[in-house]
Amino acid sequence: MQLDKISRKILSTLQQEARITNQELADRVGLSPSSCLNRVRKLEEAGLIGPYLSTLNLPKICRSVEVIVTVSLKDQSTDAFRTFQQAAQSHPEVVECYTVSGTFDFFLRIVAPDMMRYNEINDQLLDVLPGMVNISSHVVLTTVKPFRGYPLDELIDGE
Amino acid sequence: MQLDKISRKILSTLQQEARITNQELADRVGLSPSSCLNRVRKLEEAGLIGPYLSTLNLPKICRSVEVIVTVSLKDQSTDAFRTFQQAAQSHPEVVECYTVSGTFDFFLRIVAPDMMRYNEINDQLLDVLPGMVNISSHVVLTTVKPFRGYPLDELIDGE
DNA sequence: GCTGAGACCGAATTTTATTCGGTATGTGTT
DNA sequence: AACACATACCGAATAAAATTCGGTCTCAGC
Repeated sequence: MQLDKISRKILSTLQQEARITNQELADRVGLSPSSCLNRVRKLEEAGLIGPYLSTLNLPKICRSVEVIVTVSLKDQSTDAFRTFQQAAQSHPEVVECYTVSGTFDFFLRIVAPDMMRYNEINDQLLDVLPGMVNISSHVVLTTVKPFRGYPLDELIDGE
Repeated sequence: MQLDKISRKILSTLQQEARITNQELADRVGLSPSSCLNRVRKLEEAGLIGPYLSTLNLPKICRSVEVIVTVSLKDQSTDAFRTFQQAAQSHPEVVECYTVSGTFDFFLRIVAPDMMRYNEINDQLLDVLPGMVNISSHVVLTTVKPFRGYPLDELIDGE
């Protein structure tokens, strides 16, 4: 699928204003509402647009602690990777997880109600591969820039 | 503002299905559409619900590289922190940025069209506080778990 | 020049959002 | 206990939006 200027504008608009009405979106990209809706449907079906999320202001909702975690495996076998990934997946408190190249193997972001609960999760992750995993915890002090979408203008040439 | 069971359910539902219709939402939480809309409005006005985002499947849209970056400042003065924060803020490619406690001062997530461009950004971040900042880059190999909202059930007691 | 596919538009219809008046509930006051 | 106020709810009426569908235009391939 090749993306023309209009579809790119749909993507970048929806990315940041997911609840915009189809009519307003159609206006902005210069299409009739029916054509615009058609495009959005196709982008969804093609899997370019995924789920729609609301940003929550967590501090206003409840107390919580947020921790960024670096992980190194001593045994870098495929099995060890898979085992650790599954452990990360299974914890709802692990809200993000990446495998990376470089001095670490994983980065996680963990959100827990308090430090005690965070510590339990930390222990459980250590227990998955006893003695074979190295974890460093970094408590988030401030969110300088929360994720609000990708910089499509910079990623796609000739916008 | 104290959140009752219904408002919590509204939050957790909207968080993951931001484009749900108000009628469907009202059904699920057991309110009439008008009352439900009222609640949502109040949650928005109170700032508990922020912007609505669409997740994009970036690999299907364009080529890109994603890098997680750890940063340590040699000079940990308030000014140095502020300077580096502003630099991070000003780059659209820096899609996330946190200050943390522990062995690092910042974590960043950077998305660029290619390595060459990433390298430029990296250099620019280094130049902000010459010789005073230590940056390590970790190219993302796989996204094990993308962010899809907070685990409200685990964060709020008595759900 | 003909044909089929794809994309667009606009009008008609269905669904949803939004507004508004009226009612119940609960609190604090007299 | 009776009152007055605030709050939250519901349902009906209205306004707006989404969705469907038939018809037109354009373009590539034949």
